[in-house]
Amino acid sequence: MVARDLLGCILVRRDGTHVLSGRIVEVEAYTQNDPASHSFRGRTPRNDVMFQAGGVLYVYFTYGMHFCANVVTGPEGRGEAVLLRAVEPVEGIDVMRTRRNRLDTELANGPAKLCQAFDLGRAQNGLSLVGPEIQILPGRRILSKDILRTPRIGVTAGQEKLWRFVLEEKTPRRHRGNATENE
DNA sequence: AGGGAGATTTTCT
DNA sequence: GAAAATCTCCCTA
Repeated sequence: MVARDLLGCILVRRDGTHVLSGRIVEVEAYTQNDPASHSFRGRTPRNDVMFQAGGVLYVYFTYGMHFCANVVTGPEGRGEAVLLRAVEPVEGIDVMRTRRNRLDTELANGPAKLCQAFDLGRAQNGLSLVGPEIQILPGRRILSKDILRTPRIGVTAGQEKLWRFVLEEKTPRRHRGNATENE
């Protein structure tokens, strides 16, 4: 599964003025035969990008006020993607502070927060992840024992699938959701 | 520190 | 017309 491989990778965002980056620490997988997925009921104008060949960014608008970003992972026509739920800010933290106006632990620890910090919106839907604006680079090697699997957040269907992956290293970082906190 | 409710609009039934 | 891959504020302990 591609979702696990994205954990620990570095999300890089260039907007002409700044370079932002963050280490991916939480993701969720969505496939076409999955009732919780936008692609479950077929291709529509909204989820069209999700059905494109992998390597592009699928950004959708939800709850009337938020954006969420996915990495499209399937071949053309299959409707597979991995939702980027949280990153640990690495570069451009000052810019993220300005955009988020929150504590440092709250800069990008949720899918919509991440989009606000990295300025991902409609304009970035369908962008190539190999292009200059957005890239995903390999990060430091991670251990599979540090990966926690849980049900996905905010979905009503498909709760039995443990398709949320959280990178839980000894680094004391706060995350949303029901991850086990040993502290 | 943790839980509950409101915000707000696109999308599909 | 209802639900939505969520966040923030405000309340209580």
